[in-house]
Amino acid sequence: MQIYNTLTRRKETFVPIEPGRVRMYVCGMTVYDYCHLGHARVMVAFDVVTRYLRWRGLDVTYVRNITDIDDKILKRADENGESIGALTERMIGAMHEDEARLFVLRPDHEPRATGHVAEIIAMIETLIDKGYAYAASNGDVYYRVRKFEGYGKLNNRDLDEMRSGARVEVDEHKEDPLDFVLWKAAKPGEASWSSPWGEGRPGWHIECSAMSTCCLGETFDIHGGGPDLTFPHHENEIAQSEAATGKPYVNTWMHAGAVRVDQEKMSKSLGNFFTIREVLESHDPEVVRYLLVASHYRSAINYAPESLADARKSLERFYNALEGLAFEGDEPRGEVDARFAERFIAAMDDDFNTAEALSVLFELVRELNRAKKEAPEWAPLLAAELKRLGDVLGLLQQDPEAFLKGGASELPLSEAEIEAKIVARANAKKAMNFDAADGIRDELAALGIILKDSREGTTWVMEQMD
RNA sequence: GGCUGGAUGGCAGAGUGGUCAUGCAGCGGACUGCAACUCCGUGUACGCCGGUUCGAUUCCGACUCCAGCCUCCA
Repeated sequence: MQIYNTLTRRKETFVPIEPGRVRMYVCGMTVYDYCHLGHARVMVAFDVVTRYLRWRGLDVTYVRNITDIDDKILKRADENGESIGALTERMIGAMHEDEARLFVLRPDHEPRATGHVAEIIAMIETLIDKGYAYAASNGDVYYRVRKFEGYGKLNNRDLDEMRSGARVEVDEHKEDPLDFVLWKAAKPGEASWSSPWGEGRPGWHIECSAMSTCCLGETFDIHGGGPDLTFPHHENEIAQSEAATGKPYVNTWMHAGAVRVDQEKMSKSLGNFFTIREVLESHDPEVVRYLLVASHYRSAINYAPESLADARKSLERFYNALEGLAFEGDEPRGEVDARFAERFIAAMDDDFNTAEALSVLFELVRELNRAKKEAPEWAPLLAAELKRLGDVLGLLQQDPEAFLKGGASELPLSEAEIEAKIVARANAKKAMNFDAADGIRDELAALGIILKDSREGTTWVMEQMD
């Protein structure tokens, strides 16, 4: 299996540190607001990684942290007039709802920064003892960036070049403008913890070093995150952890691609973001997931509401193929199927190429549709295979009819009313009264209800607005 | 300015040194009373300029443009 390693900037054969076991840490959310589609991208990307590795028989321990103490949280709680705890609990609950709706499986562990302050303080003390950190006169503790030889290796950054960038925050308490904060002294009235350097709270970067080490050990297999975390966040994590332990921190760094809007990064600071819950108000969650899985996890995607319509059409092709077939997800499969799974695996083994894997599934759909006509005994087997492989991507998770009928969205008529119309139309057809039959069909079509005739009878689906 | 990535047919989006991505849309045909679903067929696509090669969209170099990071951001 090949995975692209951001650190070495090439695809490498993935070999877990411990045979059969994969330890993965992903930087999670700072919970001061609802998750947007950029967060969804990361959640879905690493959900696919986890699902696939497990499907291949690896024992994955997936850790994704929650940053529940931070300047923005303090500010937002203050603005809302609620406590920090109330705000973060509310946002964590919302995040769990969002990810569940997107068929994202929960990580095995979700450590919170506020639950690991002791480990954070211990790591900072180690760094001070080893000369990699210093307490400043203002109560802050800083990391001595120039002391760490490998600084910049993840981003191919040269320290002196960065200085000329001139956007580095200069602070009289720092020895060097590049130094970053490990422990932040509390201002009067702020939430704080006691430490050897006085009352304060952890810096953002040290949280992840402490929590990942705490949950997964000093060296682990995969560290993931969003595209904007490579610098400085992950660079700083490497500096902290490797200086503290003297061991390599992470073997494979993975970064998801950005979600853009009008070719600009979707971000809080630009204010051009769509929250997950906002999008799900008018779109099926699986359509959103499909959109994210249809492109390679590393490539940037440009989000336009119209792109959901395309995703919807593609998913409809899958569900149309599955509709009306009885199949069991894990039934033994006929040997005719093997080549689809083989190609699916080959695609996924190549740096989780979900786009190519999906193309294999579409070929399986074609085979299934042919079988329905020509070899009906094979159709359930092919359908089961399609469902089985779809599961690995977290797709095809719904009942086909339910999906095609629009899921939870409200029907303009009751099911019984629609069935009555269908019977009336069948009678009209039987009487060769096609004008009347077509009239009924047009009437339903005007309400967004599309009829589909087959040998087995007439079924209907809802036309979607996605 | 430094560092990363990207530029593929009408749209989305993989990939490859020389026959095919795939989905949507379009076109022609089949099925159907007509549709929908489905099946069959159908596209002189690889930013620009050079180089390597028998042959380059794919490798190398220059250029143009786009995006990201260098400040909190997934």
